[in-house]
This record gives sequence, structure tokens and C-alpha cells, in this order.
Amino acid sequence: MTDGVVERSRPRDRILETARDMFHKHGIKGVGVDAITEAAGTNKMTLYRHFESKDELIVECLRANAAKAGAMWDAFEAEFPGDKLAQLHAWVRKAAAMLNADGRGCDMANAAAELTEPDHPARLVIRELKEVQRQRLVTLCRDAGIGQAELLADTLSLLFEGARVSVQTVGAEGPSTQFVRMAEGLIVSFRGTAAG
Amino acid sequence: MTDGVVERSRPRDRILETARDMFHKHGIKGVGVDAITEAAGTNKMTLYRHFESKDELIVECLRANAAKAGAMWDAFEAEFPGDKLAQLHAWVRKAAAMLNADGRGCDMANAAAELTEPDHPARLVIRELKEVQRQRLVTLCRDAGIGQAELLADTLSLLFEGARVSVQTVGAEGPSTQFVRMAEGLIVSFRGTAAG
DNA sequence: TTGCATAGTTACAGACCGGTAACACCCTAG
DNA sequence: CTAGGGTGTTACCGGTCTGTAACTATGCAA
Repeated sequence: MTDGVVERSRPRDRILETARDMFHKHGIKGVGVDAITEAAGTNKMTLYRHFESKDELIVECLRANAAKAGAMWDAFEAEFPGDKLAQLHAWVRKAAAMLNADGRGCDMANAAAELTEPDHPARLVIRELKEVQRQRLVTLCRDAGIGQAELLADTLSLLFEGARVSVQTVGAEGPSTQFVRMAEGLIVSFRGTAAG
Repeated sequence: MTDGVVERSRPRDRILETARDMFHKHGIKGVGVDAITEAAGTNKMTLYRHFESKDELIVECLRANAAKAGAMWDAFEAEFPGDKLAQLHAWVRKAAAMLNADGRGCDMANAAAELTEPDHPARLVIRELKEVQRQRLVTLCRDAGIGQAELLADTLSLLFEGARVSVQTVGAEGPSTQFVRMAEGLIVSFRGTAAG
């Protein structure tokens, strides 16, 4: 898929999807609204009829990303209903797959790196959405019967976050190759300790 | 320290130092050369006499950062001469201190997030410099008599990298608070396995 | 005193940025 | 058939960006 996403759907959806793709590939400040609308097969006026500013478009893109991530969690539950430990391992596999998907890190983290104004609207939603994801992982670990669920969840999440930026800086052949091994080792090690 | 770094040194040094500071705080694309030269107490022509482009200035800033990081490693050796394990613990403490220093992550990682063109000159030096740092940590772990030195070094480095972006996204009260605990636990655990 | 390298000043080029105004077009609902 | 909302088109605004030209001022060294 190049930048030209011009399926026939409603302009707002095309703009949102195209912006998500282009922000991901080229960064937020690396893409202008003209380029987005052109790739989406529409024009600037239509964009500004649906989004009051580029900043609002950015926020909506981040929310759309989070929604997609939420669907991922639901897929784990659907695939291994009730088996929380299996879902945790599925999370590890999915995370590893994302590392090899492309060399770009987490869109939220990248956005946070670019948008430095402390009160930028995007910063609030990033914080909020990241907090949700953290909580989901903590809950999963706890429900999987792991003792220090918060500590394991936070460790896994830091490892994953670190692996994503590592891929972005040194490439997929760097430290991130060991991610699955690290994560699985941690889970084993935490399961060995006293469970709830 | 605000953005105005106007000590009386040679213009090139002032520009480099000011650019480093401003790139760190506001991101690379968030700072123009005009703003840099003004904060450095000089002017655009002088900048372009010393650096052939903004891209070259960026690269020089990253190299300066790496040099500062190199000095940090030398400080460990100076403080605990020959005691590699103590140096490893010093690295953990230093890393934790950097987490609480300010809410901005690693300049190299941030630059990689912003500069998405695959053949951007900065991407080469980022890769090169990150590789050097990785190797230093691996060597330190190995010389500290740890068995799976590469695995420990890579795990610690992913944890640290992840903690830095976590601070940038959810703040210093997020998962990164557990960094020292995680790192120390890992070192203990790896020392328990067969050593070199 | 002369000569030269370094640095400062002003102005500008050319491109791109986010955002808006005014107006013409279509499609569909009534 | 008609009215109106969503869409497309063109042109524009003011601002900022990197990078350069032409010229002046400064300080040091022979």
C-alpha cells in the first residue's frame, strides 16, 4: 500500500485512514494537510469541514489507533476464552509480530516525541490511552494468576516499548530479536513466585 | 536554563550547544535555524559558515550527545576502577537518574521518530552510535562475569529505552518507576546462572 | 598601517505550512 | 421539480521554513 488510499468510502473515513497511514510512515510534522487530502482523493476544504484543525485530526487518528488496539485485545479473548495465560502468551506473540511488521515504532510514542508542547491536546489523549493499555495488561496478568501482576505487566510493557524504539533506531536485527525470549522468561519466572 | 545560551565562546560551539538543548526540548522539526542562532547570540550566516546544512548540524548534535555519553562510561570506570559489577550498578543508577531528569526521552530515539526518510544522514549515525553503546553494555556485563552477557545487556537496554519513552508518554509516575527494581532483579537473576 | 579571516546585518528567494473565502457542482429527499 | 446538504475547485492569506547574496564591522597579525 502506497500513500494513495482512495477506496470509495465517505471522505471523512478516507481522510482519517489516510492520515493514520501517513502519520505512521512519515511522522506528524512530516505530513501536511495538503498531502493527506490529495492522497485521500479529496481536498483541503472537505478536511476542514470534518475536523476543525490538524491537531484535532491528529487526536482522532490516535483514538482510532487505540480502538484498533482494543480490538486486538478482544481477539485474544475470542481466541482463548477464559484462558488468561494463553491470552498473555498471545499478547507476546502479537507484540513480536508488530516488531517485525515495519521499522516504525508506536504511533503514540512517536507523536509524544514530536509534539513537545506540554499542553498539546494530543498529549492528554496519549496519556489516557496508554494508561488504558497498561491497565489491560495488568488485569490480564492478575487474572492469569500471577503474583506480582503489576510488576510483570510493567516490565513486559517497558520491554515492548523499548523493543519498538530499538527497531526504529538500530533495526530489527538489534536487541529486539530477543524480545520473545525475554518476555517468556519473565512470565515463567513470575509464575514461579507466589500467585494470588 | 532557558533557551538563551549566550556564554562567550566561539560561535560554532555556542550554536552546537544551543542546538543540542533546543532539539532536545522542542524536537528537531520543532526548531528552526533562526531560533537557534538567535538563542545562541549569533546569526544565520555564521551558522551556515560552520555547518553546510541543518541536517549536518543535526548529525553533529547527535555526535556530541554520544561523546557526552562516552564520558559517562569513563566516569564509571574512574569511580570503580576494575570493579565491573559496581560499574554495572552505577549504570543502573545513572539510567534511573536520567529518567527523572526531564520528561524528554532519548535524543537519538526521538530523532529517529522524527526523521523518517530511510537515507537521512542522521539515521546512519544513530544506528552507528546506538550500536557502540550496546556493545559497551555487553562488554561491561561480560567483564562483570555474567554468563549470558548479551542477553542481560540487551534486556537492560530495552528496559531503559522503554522507560524513557514511557516517561515521555505517561509521565514519570508510570511503569518507569519500577525500572531500578526490574534492572537489579535481572542482574541478580543473571548472576545466579553459570558465569563465564 | 595594511591585509585577511571571522563574524554580524539586512534583505531576499522559493517553497511550504495551516487555514479560509467564494462559488460551482452533484445527488438525494421531499 | 426543487431545495439543500455534502462535496469539489480555485484562489488566496499570513506566516514560517531552509538557504543565499551582498555588504559592513571587527579584531588580529605581519
